[in-house]
Amino acid sequence: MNTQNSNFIKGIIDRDLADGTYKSIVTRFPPEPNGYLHIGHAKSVVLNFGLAEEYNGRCHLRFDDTNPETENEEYIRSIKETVAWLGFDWGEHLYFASAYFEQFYKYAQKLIKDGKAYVDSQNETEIRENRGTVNEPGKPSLYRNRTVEENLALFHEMREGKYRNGEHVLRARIDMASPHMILRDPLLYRIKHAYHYLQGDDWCIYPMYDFAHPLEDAIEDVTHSLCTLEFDTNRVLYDWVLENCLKPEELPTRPHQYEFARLNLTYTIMGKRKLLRLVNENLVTGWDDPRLPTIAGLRKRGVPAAAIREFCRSIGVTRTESTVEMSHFEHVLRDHLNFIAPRINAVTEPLKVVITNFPEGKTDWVEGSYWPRDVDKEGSRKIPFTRELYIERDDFRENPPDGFYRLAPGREVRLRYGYFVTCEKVVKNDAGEIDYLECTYDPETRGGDAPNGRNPGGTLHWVSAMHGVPAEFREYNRLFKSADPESGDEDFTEHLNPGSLTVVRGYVEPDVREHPTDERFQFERIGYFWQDPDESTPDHLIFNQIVPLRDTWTEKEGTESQAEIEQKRRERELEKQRQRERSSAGDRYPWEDLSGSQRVTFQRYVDEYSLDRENAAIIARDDDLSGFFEEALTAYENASAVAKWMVNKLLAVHKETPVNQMKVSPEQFGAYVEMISTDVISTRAADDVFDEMLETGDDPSDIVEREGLQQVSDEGALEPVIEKILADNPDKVERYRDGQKGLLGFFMGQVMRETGGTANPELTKEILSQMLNN
RNA sequence: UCGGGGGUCGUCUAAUGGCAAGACCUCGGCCUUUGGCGCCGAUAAUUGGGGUUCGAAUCCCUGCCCCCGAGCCA
Repeated sequence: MNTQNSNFIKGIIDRDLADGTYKSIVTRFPPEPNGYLHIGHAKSVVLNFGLAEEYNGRCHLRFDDTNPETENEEYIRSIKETVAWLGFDWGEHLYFASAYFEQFYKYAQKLIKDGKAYVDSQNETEIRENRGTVNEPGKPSLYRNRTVEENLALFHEMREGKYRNGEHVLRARIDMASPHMILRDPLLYRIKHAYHYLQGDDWCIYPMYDFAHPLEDAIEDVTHSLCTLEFDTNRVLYDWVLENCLKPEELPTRPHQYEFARLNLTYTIMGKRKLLRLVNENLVTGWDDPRLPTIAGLRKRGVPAAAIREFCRSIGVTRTESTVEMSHFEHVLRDHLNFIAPRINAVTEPLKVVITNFPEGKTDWVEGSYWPRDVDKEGSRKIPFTRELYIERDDFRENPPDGFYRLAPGREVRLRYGYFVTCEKVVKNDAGEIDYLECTYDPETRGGDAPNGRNPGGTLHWVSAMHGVPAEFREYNRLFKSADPESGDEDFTEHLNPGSLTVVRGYVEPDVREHPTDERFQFERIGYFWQDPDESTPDHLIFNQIVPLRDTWTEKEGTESQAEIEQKRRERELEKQRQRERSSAGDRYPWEDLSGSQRVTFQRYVDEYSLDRENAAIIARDDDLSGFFEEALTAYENASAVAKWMVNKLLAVHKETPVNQMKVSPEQFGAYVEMISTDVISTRAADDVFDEMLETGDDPSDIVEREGLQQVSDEGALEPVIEKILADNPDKVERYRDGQKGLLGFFMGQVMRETGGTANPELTKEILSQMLNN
C-alpha cells in the first residue's frame, strides 16, 4: 500500500511551485469547534498536514470560531488532542479566526468605503424572500443605496451594540440577479449578542464564513486552501472577497481554494447531526463508542493512528463523490496490525476439555512464538499446558459438516504449540448440552509436531483452565445493517444493526499480564484486540475487538449465487438499453437554438462555404468565433478545413481563453490549417505547433522551420527508424503477432516520439503493419 | 428549471492523444502449527449517441444520470 500516491492537488502544487507563484506552500486544517472529529475529518487532516510535510511547507491548525452560539472550548480541547493523536504537529501555528476580528472589521470598512458593502435593515424573512430563487432573480433591498457615510456610521453602531440581533446586517453589494445565488449580495456580518469563549463580550457582530474564511487564509499566508466539494459554489465569493479586500500587490500570492470529495464509508454515517442523535438518544454509549467512525471511537476501539493515516492515504483525493467500502478500511487495519500485534491465545466462548491421560496438577510450559513466519520479528512466550483446557465452542462439532476440519468425536487435532489431542468422549449435562470433552493427548507431539510426520487437518487455539485469565471480550460489528443507512425514506436509525456489539466472557493465556496494557494483540484465529483504555482493570480485563481476522470459512451472508450474478448482468444490459432510449429521445443539434442573426450567419456558412451543419452552427453561435473564422479565411480559403480545425482544436482553448485574447491571430490560424491540409506537417506535429503558437504567438511557418517539424513522407527515411523500434521491442513484436493488435498504437507512439512527430502517420502505419505481419 | 460540479471493473483509484493498470471485495487454486499472512489465477469498467484523428477514457458536439446551491450555519 506504499504506492507513490499522487493526486490533482499535488499536480496543482507542483505547477504553482514550478512557475514560481509560491516559494513554499502553506495549508491549514480549519475545523469549527462545534463537534468531535471523525474519520472524514482525518482525511482532511492527513491531506493538509501530509502535503505540508511532503513539500516542506507548513500546516496551520486554525479554529474557525465565528459563531459563538454553537461553539465551545471543550471542542477546541478535544480537536487539538485528536489532531495531535493522529500524529501531526502544528508547532507554533495554532490560530483562531476570532483573533482576526479587528482585521475583518477593517476589511469590511474598506468594502463599505469602496461602495462594495452596505448595511441592510430588512428583516430575515424579507432578505430571504428578496433573494429570489434559482429561477428568478432577487430584488434589491431598499437600503442598498445608502451612502458610504451612512453605512459606515450604521456599521459602527452595530459594533457598538446599539442594535438588537437581526436589526441590521452588513452585505456585499454584488449582484441580486446573479445566477450564482451566493453572489446575490451575500451577508458579511450579523449581529449576535453572544458571549464568545475567547473574545468574551468584545464583539456583538460576527463575520460570516464566506467573508472570514478567505481573509483568514490570506492573513496567514495560506497558499492552498483545501475544502470539501460542497464549497465549490462558494469559491466565486472566496475569490471576490480577496480580490476586493486585498491590495493589488498582495493578489499574486493570495490563497486559492480547491475542493475535494469528502469521505463516505459504507455501513456508517458521518453527518454531525446524525452522529449527535445516536449519542443523545443513547443508541450508542457516547462520542467515543467504538462502533462510531469518530476518532475518539476508533481510538477507544484500538485502531492505531498510523492505520488511520495509512487508510486516508490509500483512498486517494479526487473530485468525484465516492463511498469507500468498510472492507477496505478493515483491510488496511489488518495489514497494519499484522506487523505490530504479537500473537497470543484467548478463548472467547469456552468449551472445557479434559485430557484424560495428562497428569492432574502438572503444568507443561510449552513455547509459542509471538510472530508467524511472515512477520520478521523475534520473541516468544511460555504457554502452560494442563490437564484441563478451554477451546473455542465453535471449534467442536458433534456432527461435523463437510469441510469442517476442527475437532469432532474420534478426531485428532493440533493444539497450537501444544500437543495433538483426540476427542474420545462428549460429556453432556441433564439438558443434553455439551458440558465438556474428554480427550487424550499424544506425548510424542509436544510443540505441535509428530515425529512420524502425521499432520492433522486442524490447529486450534486453547487456554489452560488452571492458568487462564478470565476476561470480557467486546466484539464489534458494523453499526448499520445497510451499506447506505442514509438512503431510503425511513429514519436511518431503523438500519441500526442490533448485533453491532456482542459481549462474551472467556480466558486469555497468562502471558497477557507481561505486556503493557495498551498492547494490541492478535488473538490467534479470532482477531485483533486491545484492552479498553477506560474500563479494563487488572481484576477485570476487558478487551475490545479492533477488527476480526478475515474469515474464509464461515458462510457469508452477502455472497451471491451464479444465478443472481447472471440476473444482475441482464439488468445492467436492460438499464443500458433504457439509457440509450432516454438519451436519444432528448437529442438536440447545435443549430436548433440559434438566435435570429446567428441563424443568418449559420445559413450563410452552409450555403456559401458548404460547411458541415454542425461546425457551421458551433461557429455561428459565438460572435467571437465567427469573427475569427471569417478573418482566418483571408489567410486560407478552405473554409471547411478552417472550420473543422477551429471546432476541434481551438474550441477547447477558447473555453478558457477567448479567441480574441489568444496570442494566435486568425491569419496565423488560417496559415496553420493550410499547413495541415497541404501535408506540410503531420496531424501529430500539428499539436505541438499549435501549443507553441499559443504560447509564443509566432507564425506557424517560423515554428515549423525552427523546430524542423516538416512532415516526413519518405519511406527510405522512415523504414530504418521503424526497424530500430521493432528491434528494440522484440517482446512487444511477438505479442503483436500473437494477436495483441492494440500494440500498434504503442509502436506508432514510439515512431512519433523518435521522429518528433514528423513521421507521416498513414505511411508509418502502412510500413509498420507490413513489417509486423511478416 | 437556472448556476456550479461530477460520471473508468461491485467499490476506491491510475492511465495528461499511443498496451484501459493497481488495490479492496468475490470466486478458484497453492502454501500453512492461525480456515490469518503470502503467492498464483479468474470474474469485472471507460454514461448513451455522433464527430475530429493514423490512433480517443482523454479533444469537439449533443443527450442521459448523480451531487451541490435560494441559513443572519460552516
